[in-house]
Amino acid sequence: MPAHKTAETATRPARALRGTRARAEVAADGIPAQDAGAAEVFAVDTVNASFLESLLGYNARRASLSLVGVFMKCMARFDLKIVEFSVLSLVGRNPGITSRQLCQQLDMLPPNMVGMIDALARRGFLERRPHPRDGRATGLYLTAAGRELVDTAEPQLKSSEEKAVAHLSETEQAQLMQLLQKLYR
Amino acid sequence: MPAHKTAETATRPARALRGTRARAEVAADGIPAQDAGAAEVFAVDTVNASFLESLLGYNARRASLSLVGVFMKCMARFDLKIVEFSVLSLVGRNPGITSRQLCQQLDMLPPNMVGMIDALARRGFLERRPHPRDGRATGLYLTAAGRELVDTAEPQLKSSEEKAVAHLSETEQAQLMQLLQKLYR
DNA sequence: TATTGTTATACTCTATAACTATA
DNA sequence: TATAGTTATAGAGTATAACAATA
Repeated sequence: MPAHKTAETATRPARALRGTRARAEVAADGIPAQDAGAAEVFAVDTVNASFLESLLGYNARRASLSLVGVFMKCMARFDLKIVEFSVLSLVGRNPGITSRQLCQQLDMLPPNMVGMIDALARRGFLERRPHPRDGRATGLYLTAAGRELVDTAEPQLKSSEEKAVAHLSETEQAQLMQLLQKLYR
Repeated sequence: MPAHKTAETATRPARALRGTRARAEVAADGIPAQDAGAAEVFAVDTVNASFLESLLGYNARRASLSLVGVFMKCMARFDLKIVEFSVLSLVGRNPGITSRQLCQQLDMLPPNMVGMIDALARRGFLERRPHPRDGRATGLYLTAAGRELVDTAEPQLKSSEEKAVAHLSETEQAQLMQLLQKLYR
C-alpha cells in the first residue's frame, strides 16, 4: 500500500527538497538549476504527490480501492469475486432480470457476462428461465442455495464496510454517501 | 453508462414490483410465492439496486469511475493514459525518483512499470540517470519536452475536473475531498 | 432492421518466478 | 542475505466482430 505522507500545496516543483543532492547547484529559491548539459542527479527522500492528491478523482479512486480491498477479502470467504456477488445480489432483488440488464447495471459487456453467469449457474447459485414476453431474452433466478448465499453474504459485506469506515462518524458517512452520489448521478 | 434510478431502502426483496408477472401467484405482501416446482417467470421493468447503492464502496467506485472517464478523455489529447500522466507528474515534482518509488506511489508492480518507463523515455518525455548513492537504482528525470507536456497537461486535467464537479459547491468539494482522504489514509 | 444471447478472439492489465548487479 | 531493475510469462479483465434466433 502506498504511503502518501506529504500533502504540500505547492503549485511548482519542490524538487527533492529533503533529498540528497549530488553534483548539483541549488539557487537561492531552492530550485535546482537545470542547466543544459549539467546532468545533475538527485535522490528523492519523501515523494511529493501534491498535484495528484489535489484531484478529487485521485482521492476518489484511492478511497474506492481501499474499500474494494475490504470487499474482496470479505467475499473470498464465499469464493466470490465482487462482481459475482453483485450479480447474485441483483438477481436476488430482481428475479427474472436479463443478462443485458445486468450488463447495464454493472457496466460490463455482454460477451464478458456469459461466462460469469455460466460459472454461477454451474455452482448452483442461479438458473436461467425463459423470458415471459421476449423470446430472445433469458431471465435469471436465484436457486435456494443462491438465496441462502446472498442472505448470508450481504449482511457480512455490510458489516465489513461498517468496520472499515468506523473512524468516520454517522454524520460523516451520510455526508460522504450523499456527496458521492451527487458526483456521479 | 448504468442508470441507477431507484434507491429504495428495503432490506428484503421487492421483487420486480413494477415488472410484468406471468404464471405466478403473488401473496398479500406483494412478494411472489416461490413454491417448489412452480418455475414462475418474471420480467424486470426497473432494476432494483438498493443494496449495492447502500454501500459506500459501491458509490465511491461509481464516483471514481465517472472521474476516471473525464481524465481519460482529457489525457487522450496528449496520447497519454492516466497512469502515464501520473508517472510524468510525479517525476516532474520529484526529479531523481526511482521506479520503485513510483510503484509504491501508484500501487503498481515493478515488472509492469518497466515497459511504461521505456515507452515514455522512447517518446522523449523522461530519461534515466544513475542514482547518486545506490548503484542498483536509477533516477528518473523529465526532459524539456516532458516538462512542457506536464506543464500543459496538469492545468488541463485540473480544469476538466473542475468542470466535471462544478455542480458541487466549493464547500461540498472541500468536504468531499476531506472525507475521502479520511477514508483511505 | 434492430436486439438478445452467444462464440471466438484480440488486446490490455495485473501477477509470479527468476535472473543480474549492487547493497 | 536483501533489494532495484529487468525479463519472460501466465492469468485476469476488457474489447470488437460476427452469428443465430427473435422482435
